[in-house]
Amino acid sequence: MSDLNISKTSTTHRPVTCENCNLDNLCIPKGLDRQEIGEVALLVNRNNIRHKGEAIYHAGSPFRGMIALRSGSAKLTSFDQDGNELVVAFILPGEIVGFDGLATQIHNCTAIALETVNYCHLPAHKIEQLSLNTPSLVNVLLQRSCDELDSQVQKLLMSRRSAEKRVANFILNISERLRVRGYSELEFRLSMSREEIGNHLGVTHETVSRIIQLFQSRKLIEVKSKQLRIMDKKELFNYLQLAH
Amino acid sequence: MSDLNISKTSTTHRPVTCENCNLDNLCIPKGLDRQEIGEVALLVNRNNIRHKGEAIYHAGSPFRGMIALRSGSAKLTSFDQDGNELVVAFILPGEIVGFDGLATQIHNCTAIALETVNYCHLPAHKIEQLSLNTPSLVNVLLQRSCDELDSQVQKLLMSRRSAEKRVANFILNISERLRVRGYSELEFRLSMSREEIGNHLGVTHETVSRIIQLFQSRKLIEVKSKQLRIMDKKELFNYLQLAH
DNA sequence: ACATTTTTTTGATCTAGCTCAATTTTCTAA
DNA sequence: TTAGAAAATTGAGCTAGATCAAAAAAATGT
Repeated sequence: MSDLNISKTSTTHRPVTCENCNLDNLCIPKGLDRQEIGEVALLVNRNNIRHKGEAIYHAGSPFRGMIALRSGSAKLTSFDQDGNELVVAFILPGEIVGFDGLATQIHNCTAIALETVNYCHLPAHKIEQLSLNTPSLVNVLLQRSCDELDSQVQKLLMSRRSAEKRVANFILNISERLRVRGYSELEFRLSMSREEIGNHLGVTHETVSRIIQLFQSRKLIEVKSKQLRIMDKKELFNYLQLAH
Repeated sequence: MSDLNISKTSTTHRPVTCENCNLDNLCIPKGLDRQEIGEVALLVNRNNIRHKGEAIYHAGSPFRGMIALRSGSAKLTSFDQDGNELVVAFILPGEIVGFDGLATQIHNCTAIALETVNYCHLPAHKIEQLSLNTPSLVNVLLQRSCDELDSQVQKLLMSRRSAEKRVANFILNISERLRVRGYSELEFRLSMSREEIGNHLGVTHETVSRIIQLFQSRKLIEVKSKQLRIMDKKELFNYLQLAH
């Protein structure tokens, strides 16, 4: 497990495929057996790049397939009828997007790179093909999509709580997701803007900024621009339990 | 199509199975071929009853399987760490619940009857069994679960708008879902309390009540206790487009 | 390195919707 | 049918977070 971080920062000479990818335990192949992973591996396009602000797919366009971020992060957005953006989710390295096109075969959301991202792509037409000789793939996708549904419920619960709690939870949520994927859980870069955080949480960017300053003044976190360090995780966590 | 309503109100002598169920085009079998429906039909438990306030399944308990309401409606709720209830969704006749247990095999939510309900039940252990000889079932479930995900995004978008718009949208949403299932879209019973509506929409029951009165005073709807009639659907719909 | 733009911070006010409180209406069970 | 309980309505403040505004800091391109 200790080579996880190494392989994450250094480039190996052998091309990375699903079989030797350090994401294998988190990515689509999770739950598939050796042979099945091989079949998926054959159909995945690797090493796709998008730069900051570029779209990986657009709402309204035909389902592109499933996307796994290998590095960099992205935002998943939707637009209401007046064109107001809604940040539905942030996608961190190692995470998967694309479910928003799976049901209707038309993307419901737009995925935009928040910084340069490198991603793997399992194209839509190959998913059908795969599901014939690798039926458990569909099971895996179903699993993932229900996972997403569960986390939506958590978001809904959180959306009823105070702005302070939403921000505290947001920081802890990013931290946890990075930890699971082998990154530092206490120090990381918030690659999204205050505006995007606020939009996602349902508060204004001014409120996000004020709360971040408040947490800093209480020595819960330390922030230098987009770089964030959690100083008192326990206390930050306690925040969520308190009344109000 | 005209016999749809008849079969909905009268009881047929032949027992209703998936093959002759009037929900077949909305329920789990949708997307399956004749033979596959037959296989599902063999495994479904029909005619389960729950009375008002009784749970169909509980959060924390093992995945029961998928549930299709044949009559009556239910609420899907979750609880935060302080035991506060969150109404995640309302389930109308003809709709399906259970996805909240599919990923982890433990229910994430509690489903409670809002009035006497009659439901079909595809038990969890039979889903696995089915997915072996009826692989497209998993595809269908995946489809449904992604549909749910899409509608979650719509809910999130709505949750950013004013309380008035949320209530207007709620009424139109229930209306549309009833219409799709062959019920009257303009006159129906809101079987949930104002408290439950408010909880679901993220406003207090007082606010729900005030807004319902407002809509009534503007001749958009007519309300007698739980019975609701939409008088000016077009105008109610316009409400959603307006600024604010 | 510097000029321009974008993002973030901070302050001062305002308001939608909450809370608290008091009736009134509807539901429920004997 | 009726008493008691639960739900809904209506009114009157109150407050968390929005909005507006202006300065400071950071990012970006040349």
